[in-house]
Amino acid sequence: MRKPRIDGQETRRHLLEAASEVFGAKGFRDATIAEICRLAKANTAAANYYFGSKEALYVESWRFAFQESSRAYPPEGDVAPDASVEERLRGVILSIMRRIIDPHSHDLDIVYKEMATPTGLLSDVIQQTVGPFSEVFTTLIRELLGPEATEQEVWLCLMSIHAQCFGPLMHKRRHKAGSAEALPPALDSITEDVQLLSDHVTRFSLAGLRAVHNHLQQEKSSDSG
Amino acid sequence: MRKPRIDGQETRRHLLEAASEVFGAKGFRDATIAEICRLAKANTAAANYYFGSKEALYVESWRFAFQESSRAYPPEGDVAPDASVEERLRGVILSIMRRIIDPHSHDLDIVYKEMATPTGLLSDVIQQTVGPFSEVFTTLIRELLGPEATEQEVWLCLMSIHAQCFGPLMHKRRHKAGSAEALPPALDSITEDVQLLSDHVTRFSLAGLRAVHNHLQQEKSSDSG
DNA sequence: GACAAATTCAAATTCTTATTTTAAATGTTT
DNA sequence: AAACATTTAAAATAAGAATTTGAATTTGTC
Repeated sequence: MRKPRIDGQETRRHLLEAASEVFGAKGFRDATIAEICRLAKANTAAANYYFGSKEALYVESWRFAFQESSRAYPPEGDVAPDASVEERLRGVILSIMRRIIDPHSHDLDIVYKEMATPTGLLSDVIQQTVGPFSEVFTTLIRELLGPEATEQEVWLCLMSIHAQCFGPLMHKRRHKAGSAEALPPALDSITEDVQLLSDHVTRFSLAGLRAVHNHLQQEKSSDSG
Repeated sequence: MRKPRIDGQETRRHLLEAASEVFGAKGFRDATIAEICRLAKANTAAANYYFGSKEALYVESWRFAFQESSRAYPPEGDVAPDASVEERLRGVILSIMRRIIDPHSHDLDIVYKEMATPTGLLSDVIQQTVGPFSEVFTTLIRELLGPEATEQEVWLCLMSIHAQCFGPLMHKRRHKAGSAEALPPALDSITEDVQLLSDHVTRFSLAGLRAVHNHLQQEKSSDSG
């Protein structure tokens, strides 16, 4: 057994980069090995040589894409840990939004396609995606709602914030890629400005969280009084 | 030219029903004429006989599905027009949520698949979907934010509410269909209860809207003072 | 520099699967 | 019962892509 060549690892990486891009753009079925290899400037046989099958390449490309964009955008954002809860929430929202709009992040595209047309090949690995992100949010939400909040209430608020982060920006992503229909110009300029968008979602959500918090207090006092 | 038979219109309808279900479940490409005809209890040739091509059947099936679920769930909901703004908002949110979770609504499934893997065949018709729904929301939001709200602010709030309505329930739908991954049990019971969900989103959003409203007022007074 | 192994290459193989057509059979309307 | 609408089963059509192959090339090692 001899030491593998360096250039081999290079084409392997090119293949992963190309694969995550193409799978993200077209989904598992519509993506072709030929196109991936063309993009990676490699021969058609290279994919099978390095990964054995299209399925294996798919899974590996997701792992790669997720790792890459997690490195660029850690879930916690870049806010100091001792900042106020409000500021930390703002930081998390901004970080996730930046991740979503970055054209280099292909992991979310792949997940999106996979949800629309499941192959089942990513079930396990995808759960690892949701985990870290949700936890960061959950911790912050629990801090803002107070100790008397139930699992259910925390989850509802988590969902409200999550949806606001993903909804508009994923929408935007799809339009950028497909460009089949034009986005209304007003709407386009808004989603372009992440800062504006994250400020809005933070303000909107902090108010929502406080309302849920108050509602909890009221229920509690009417129970005991 | 003789009068067409009655049973012909029946199989035509069966085909539309089956097509919207299958296209909704698998998307344009993965859906096969064979499967649609099997579900409609018709011969494989029937689809081409009535619609000419798979493409035409696709468009017609969307039109059909959209019409069907719009009849069942009108955008305005069933709240009295003279009710308070808050109650009308609650009504609209509840109506759209009911529509989304109803397993008979295939239009949203089709749209979702189309967004993930665009064929471009539905571009025109889909715009008609967004229109009516957005308008109802927009009117309510404008009423709650007051006249000094800009287009941009209205749109941001529209997006916040929209996302909360679609996000969790579409997620749920996909899981019901695919059943590849199991939803956490706590999460499952929440999305089951539309009333609970719509109450939460209404409360969360009304607070968010008020916060945006207040923010507007502050900006205004600091400008003039 | 030469051997061996890793890698690349172009071409061929192999395997798919699904839309659409056809021509005959069946049923309805007038 | 004639004329036309519909249904049927099977065949025709058609395209595209994953994977394999065996030879050619490059690279690392001795």
